[in-house]
Order: sequence, then C-alpha cells, then structure tokens
Amino acid sequence: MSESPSSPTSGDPENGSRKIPAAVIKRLSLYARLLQSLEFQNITRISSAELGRRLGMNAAQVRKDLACFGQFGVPGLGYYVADLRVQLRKILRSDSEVRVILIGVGNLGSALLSYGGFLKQGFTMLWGFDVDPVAARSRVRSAIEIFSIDDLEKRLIGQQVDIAVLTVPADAAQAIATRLAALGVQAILNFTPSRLDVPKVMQVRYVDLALELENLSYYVQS
Amino acid sequence: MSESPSSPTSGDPENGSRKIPAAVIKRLSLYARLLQSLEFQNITRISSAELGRRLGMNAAQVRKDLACFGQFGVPGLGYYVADLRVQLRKILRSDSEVRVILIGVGNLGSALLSYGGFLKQGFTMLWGFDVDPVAARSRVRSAIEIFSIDDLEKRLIGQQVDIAVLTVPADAAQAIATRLAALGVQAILNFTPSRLDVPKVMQVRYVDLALELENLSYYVQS
DNA sequence: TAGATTGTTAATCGATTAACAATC
DNA sequence: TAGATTGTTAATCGATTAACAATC
Repeated sequence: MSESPSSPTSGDPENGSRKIPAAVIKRLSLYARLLQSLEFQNITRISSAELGRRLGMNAAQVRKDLACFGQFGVPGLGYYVADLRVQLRKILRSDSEVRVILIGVGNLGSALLSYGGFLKQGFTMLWGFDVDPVAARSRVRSAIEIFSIDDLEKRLIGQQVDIAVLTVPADAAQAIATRLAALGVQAILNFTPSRLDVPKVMQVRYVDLALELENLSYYVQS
Repeated sequence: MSESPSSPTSGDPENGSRKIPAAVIKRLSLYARLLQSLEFQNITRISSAELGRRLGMNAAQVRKDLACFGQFGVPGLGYYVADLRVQLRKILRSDSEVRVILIGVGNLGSALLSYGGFLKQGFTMLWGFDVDPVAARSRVRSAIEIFSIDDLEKRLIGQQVDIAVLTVPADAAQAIATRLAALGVQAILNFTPSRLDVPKVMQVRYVDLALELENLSYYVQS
C-alpha cells in the first residue's frame, strides 16, 4: 500500500564499532573496488587526493571515511593500495561467504537469476522460491533449484541464509518478509514497491528500477 | 577505470524553477505513487501528517517538499488527493511520453528488456542496440527491434530519444555515452560500474546491483 | 632536512525537524 | 466560532569541506 524510498537502508545502524553512516559504507565499497583495479595496474601507493579525484569526491571525505575504522595511511606517503584493499575487504566482510536466496521467480526474478552478474565473488545463490515452481523453472536458464514458497521454512531451518532477494508482487512482500525474519534471514534486497515492516536487527535495501527512470524523466525537458 | 556512486544524479541541477535537490524529486515520485493508490481507495483528502506517516517521513518534510513547487494544500483540511496527484504528475512530466532505448543487450540488458516491468506508463522502449544484434535477438523474448551499435547515429538522427539505458561492458560505456550526448539524448540510466564523463546538460543515474548486495552484506554479521 | 600527506578538529554547508502565525 | 492543518521561518542535526599540527 504505502510506497518506499529507494536507496536508504532501514533497521538499526548501531552495528559494530559505532554509528557508521550508511553513506560511508557505500563509499567504502567504491574505495575497495577502485583499489582492486589499481592493484591490477601495479599501482602500489595512492594519496587521499588522488583516490578522491578518481571517485569524484573530496580528499578530506576519503580520509574521514577511512578514519571511521582506524588509521590506514602513512603521513607524507599516502596509502598502500594492497594493504588498504585487504583492510576494507575485511571491514566489508567480502572474505566471508554470503549466502543468498531469491524469492519470486517471475519476470524480474528470473531475469536476475539468469543475469547472475549481480552476484560477484563471495556471494552464493542457493535457491529460488516461487508460488508456482514448475512454471518458474521454465523461465530460468540456469541450473538453480527452485522450490515452492510453501517449503520456505522446511528448506531454511538449520540453514544459514544471509540475504534474501525479494522479487514477489507488492502485496505478497510483507508476509514473506515476516517469515524471512522468523527464519533468521538478516537482510532483504527489496525490489518491490512496498515498505517492509521488519524487526530492527534486519536490514532492508530498496531498489526500484521504475522509480529510477521516473526520477530521470524529471530532468528530461521535452 | 574509476568507480562511481550508486544513486546521485550528476549534471547540472539548475533545472526549471531553482535548485530543487535530487532528494526532493525522488520523494515527489513517492508522493505521486501513494496518491494514486489513495485515489483507488476513494480517499479524497489527506494531511501532510498522514502522508508522512505512510511513507515513513516527517510531516514538515512533506510540506516543505511540496512548497518547492507551489501551494497545493488547504489550511485546516489538508490536500485534495486527486488534485495533488495531477499537480505532481505534471511537475514530474509523467504525462508526456518519454522515449527510451537500451544499449547492450547482453545478460542484464536482455533480462531488463524481457522484464519490461521497469517501464511503466509514459515510457516507450523504442529499440535495443548491441555489437552483435543477431546474437542479441536470440536472447530477448520480446518483439523489440535490435540494431547494431554501428547504426546508433543512423537510427537516432532526427529522432527524439530522451533516456538511454546503458547495459554494456564497463570499458565500452564512456565511448557510447559520448556518442549519446552528441545525438541529443538527455539522460542515461547507467548500469555499468563506470563513472561517465558527460556534458553538464546530461543527467546520469547509476544503478549497481552488485554494489547493493555488497553494501547489505556489511550489515550481515556472520 | 624539505616536501608531502596523513589524522583530526573546526568551519561550513545543506537537509531535516520543530514551532507557530495565518487561514480554512 | 473552535479545531485542524497549512506554508514558512527558525532551530537542530548531520554530513561535507577546510585547515593545520603531527609525522613519515
């Protein structure tokens, strides 16, 4: 019924150290990626100024973001690329395996499963779930197993599932989110236009492709 | 090479009236959507407090956002749902047809074309483009025409194309963005992890699904 | 050492929230 | 009229940027 913002993460942000803004975490991923590509180019050292320039942000912001987690740089020299990358990957838990399921193997869901590219290293797509698993299987061009949503509890009990990608119709989203929370799933990547009411420990991130286009079209003077 | 933030819109924000923050536009779409669903429920009037409650935001913020564009409410009564919806749709230009093309009909591109759901009312998907249109056609389950990227100029000249959805490999993104700008395309919905250097008049919105998952996984304590 | 660049504190900027007179 | 709710100004909050002593 009610609609939802598209980017912010809901839930309790008091995670780990203390009150790290979601915007900082987002940039941390960008730093980590850039450092990886710098490593490929055999660049061993980089300053906050250069890091910022390449990402279109302020040097002070780069240093302040990193300062949330410790001191990684060397005054007068900058940051060692490989070292900083490892540190950031550790903070982002990119080393540990993240187990993912996808619920709702309809148009978008099957597209995402077939795409696969949004699952990079460190992510494992375990299973798909759909109200009609037979029809769903025919939509997917991948070997992934697809179960009935009725079997959600049966499948997940005793299993570690970290993130659920939710691509069900909007009016089914809340009920499934509640079940996921009960099963210990810790985060939802929500592609439905529904605001989800979930426990505080749970994290929800909204992605609304229609909204992105709608917003862009505002800037289009026709 | 360098990576990019995932949500902000680049380019000159001095659009129309004066300096409307991108965050306000984003919320405007949410208001418009909610009002639409209220209209279906035959709710004719709503206060900023109730509007805010349903969207999880502050009543003052709702009023302040709307104040950017004029005075739409009635003191003591609130806002007339149908009227406000019309006004917001006008501001968002939801009435005028927005013409869209998609470039890069690979895994993600074909998934999005097949999905279709991210194109709501008011959007027309004209054509797809790919370096290998024959292979691309076999990937897409829709009647949309797919041309060679070589024919981009030939096809677009004299045509009004408002938004291009960019789902090409990262290293091809900048060159195509430059060509699109030259052809008068006004906005890019960029699904590649490349920061695009485009003219100030052009708007770019980044959507990075891998980044969304990566960010979420930070909050997953495993 | 001289030059460069960090980590961090202080200043600035912008966005969100509160308060309230105006008004239906 | 009394009650409710707007539009808008002022206060608060948080995030970004500037500045600079510490330090390699």
